[in-house]
Amino acid sequence: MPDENTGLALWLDRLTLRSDLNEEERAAVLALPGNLVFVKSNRDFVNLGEHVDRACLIVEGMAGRFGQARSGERQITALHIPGDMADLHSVALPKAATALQSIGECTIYRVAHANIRDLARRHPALAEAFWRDCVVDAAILSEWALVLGRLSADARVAHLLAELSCRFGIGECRDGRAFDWPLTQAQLGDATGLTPVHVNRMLRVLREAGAVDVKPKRVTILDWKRLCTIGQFDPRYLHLEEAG
Amino acid sequence: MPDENTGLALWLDRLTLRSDLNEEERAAVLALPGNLVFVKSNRDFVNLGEHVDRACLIVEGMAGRFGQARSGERQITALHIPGDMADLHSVALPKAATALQSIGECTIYRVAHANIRDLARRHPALAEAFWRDCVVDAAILSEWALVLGRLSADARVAHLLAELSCRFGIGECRDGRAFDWPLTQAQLGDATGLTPVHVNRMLRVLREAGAVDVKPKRVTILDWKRLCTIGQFDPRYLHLEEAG
DNA sequence: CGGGACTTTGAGGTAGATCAAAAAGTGTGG
DNA sequence: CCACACTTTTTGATCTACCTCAAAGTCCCG
Repeated sequence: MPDENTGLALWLDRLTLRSDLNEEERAAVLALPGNLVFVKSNRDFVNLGEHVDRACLIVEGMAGRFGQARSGERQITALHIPGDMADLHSVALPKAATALQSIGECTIYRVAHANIRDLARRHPALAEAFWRDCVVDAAILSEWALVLGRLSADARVAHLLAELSCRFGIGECRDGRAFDWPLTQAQLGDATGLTPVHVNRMLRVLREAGAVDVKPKRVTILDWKRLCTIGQFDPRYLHLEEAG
Repeated sequence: MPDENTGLALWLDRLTLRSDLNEEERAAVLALPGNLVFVKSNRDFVNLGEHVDRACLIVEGMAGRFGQARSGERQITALHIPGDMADLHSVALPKAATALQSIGECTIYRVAHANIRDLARRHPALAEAFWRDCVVDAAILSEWALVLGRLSADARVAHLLAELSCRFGIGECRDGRAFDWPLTQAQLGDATGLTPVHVNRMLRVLREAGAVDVKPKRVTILDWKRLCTIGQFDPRYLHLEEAG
């Protein structure tokens, strides 16, 4: 059973990966008040255009950021995993330009903007850490624009799987490793800009190429190098290494 | 002849559009030291992977942020116009994950990260303003991911033209207005994820639909509403209105 | 055991890519 | 001011990756 400490600790790990924080600053993050909310499967918990006053930390499960075309088709512009403050950006810009939806069931921890902003005001190093977190988010988004604009269908799917492998801390010479995967093929299509049918075919291609095996609820990396080659994936943009 | 004051004043306008700043904070921004650099046509002035220590403010002309696929194809992930601090994010994350290239000739004003970071440390309101600026940038990127993932070719081109109209301060019941446009059709293809040939055909379609006329170096809005409809464009994500 | 959501497979259509080349514009040096 | 090279725009013909529509198969949960 997850609790708020798990969530905040995960987020702090994420922050300290890229920013130096002293003991006081770390303690301040871990002391952030909020409430733990369980979100049912595939439910919007932040609506488009809504004026939000709390940010959502993913504690367990996954969530997606969705943009919506006039036609009603949705595009997933970001996927969030445990430890991500999914809409930290809303502290700076409270009007949600994208919706947040759970992917499968998930648990979130809601933290009031006021408290986060207060921390930023009192600790310049935290202000910078929050800023940096948003910038990394934008870097991932920018990479995703490249993927959507330039890569073929098989490469898009491979790229997404490789990115998530890295963010989950798997990958890099870890053939055979597996991780939970709550997305349906239709949702994978919403992320890659493909139809569910074509996603299915691409998954088959990737499986037959011996790169990755995607079953419902579970992804197994078969050949990390091959996956990266097909997906034209280079993890540097994720900024996961402290030594940049 | 542009000078550094023009550039910083434009940027300050951009910042105050979305953040309240007092007299002291405004003065501090306007006093930022740096140097004015003239960049020749289509030259990279920030390279991929480079460790940068200065941020680039666009003073005149345009610049693009480029991602690069393994195959060498480039994707423009953002377009910057005068008044944009194109890589303000580099203050938080100095390793460039994308390149910056002039589009046509442009003039930039380079400001040392140290000076910007110093301002952020001393004025929490400025720290927040810089953060917010990056967040708006990310919101535009997120919209662009939606466009690349979900819209048809004619809509992508229309969307980009509509977005730039708004950012240039044109648009909204201003049929017949025109603005400078340094992008070639090939570059427009790099932004929209299309081939130059197909961009050309889409421009014809938009012209014949009476929406917009794109000539070399110049764009004329023929029918703003129609352009927005074709491009599924809704300017809210740009956060150009103070009242959100 | 039954119903709904998800995955898989098939057949055929289409938006946009690719290849090719002509036409128009732009700048440079004579 | 013209001649030449180069870049950009425009048009045409063909090809293909991905979409659309349709239906069967599988899994999961009550």
